[in-house]
Amino acid sequence: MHMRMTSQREIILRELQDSHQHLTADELYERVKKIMPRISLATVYRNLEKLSEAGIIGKLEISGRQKRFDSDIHPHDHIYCLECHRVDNIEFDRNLVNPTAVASDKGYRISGYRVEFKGICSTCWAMLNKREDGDKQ
Amino acid sequence: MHMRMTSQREIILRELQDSHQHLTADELYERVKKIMPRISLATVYRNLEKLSEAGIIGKLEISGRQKRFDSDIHPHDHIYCLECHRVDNIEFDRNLVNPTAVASDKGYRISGYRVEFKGICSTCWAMLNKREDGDKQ
DNA sequence: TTCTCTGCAAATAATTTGCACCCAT
DNA sequence: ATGGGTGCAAATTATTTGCAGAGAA
Repeated sequence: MHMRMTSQREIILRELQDSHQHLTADELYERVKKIMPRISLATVYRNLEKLSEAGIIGKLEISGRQKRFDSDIHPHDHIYCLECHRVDNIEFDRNLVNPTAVASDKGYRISGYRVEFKGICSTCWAMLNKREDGDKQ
Repeated sequence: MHMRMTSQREIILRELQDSHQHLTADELYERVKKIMPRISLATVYRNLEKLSEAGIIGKLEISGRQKRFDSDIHPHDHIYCLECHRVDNIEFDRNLVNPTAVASDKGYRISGYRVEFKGICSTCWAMLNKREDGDKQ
C-alpha cells in the first residue's frame, strides 16, 4: 500500500504548488493537460485524493460546491467569494477558538474545526458596482 | 415573484420543523412521501431552495456532502460526524469571532462566516470501540 | 516480478431543468 | 385569468469505478 511517484503525480503536485491558488480538480486538469496532454481527469481526481490522504496537500470542502485543493497544509482558514466562488486564505487567529471548550457537546470527540468566511471579492465588487452604474443610465 | 403557499410547501416545512434534525433533501422526501405519496423529489428540492432563499429555513453546506436544511435560522454553528455524517448544533460563542477584524483581507466585503467542527459522534464512537474489541479477540 | 497506477468509458450521486398541466391568489 | 407550482423524465455537474494494459519498485 505504498505510494509510488509517477510522472503524473509529480506534475499534478507541482502544478498545484506553482499555482499558489486553491484549484478544483478540473482547473488542475486543464493546466496539467498542457504539459501531459493524454492525462485523464480520473487520474487527476485519484491523485488529488491520494495526496490529500497522505497529508501532502489539503482538501477544501467549501460552500457546497466543487472541492478545491491546497498545497499549503499548515492550519489556516479561508474566505470564498459568493459571486465567482474563488477561495482565498484569510488571516484569522485560531487561538480564539478552543475546541476542548466545546468538546463535551453532544458527546462528540472533536478532531478539528474550520472557520469559513464568505463575502464578495474585490474583483466582483468592482464589477457589481460597474453594473449598477450602468443600470442607472 | 410572490411565494404561494401550497400544500406540498406547507408539509415540507412542517416535517423539517418537527424533525428537529438537519435533514437532507432525500431524507425529507422520504418523510413527506408518507403524507403525500405522489410528491416528487424535484418539488422537495425546489421548495427547500425557495424557503431558504426567503430566509424561512437555513441551508447547510457542510463537509462536501449532501446539503442539509435547518428550520432554526438564528445564527449558530455546527459539528458533523466523520463516520455517519450527521450534523448537530454546537454551542460556540460567536462573539469570539469579529468579522470586521479581518475585513480588510484581500479586499473582500465579508458578509458572514461559520465555524464548522468535525469529530466522532457518541454513537459512532461506541461502535468503533466495540469493533476494536472484536478485532482483539 | 509484483502491485500500484493509468486512460478510457461507463456508472453513480446529487441536483437541476424543460415541459405540459394544475391550482393558489 | 395569471403566473407560480407540480410531477415526471431527461439533463447536468461533480466525482467514482471497472477493466485491461503500463510501468515503478
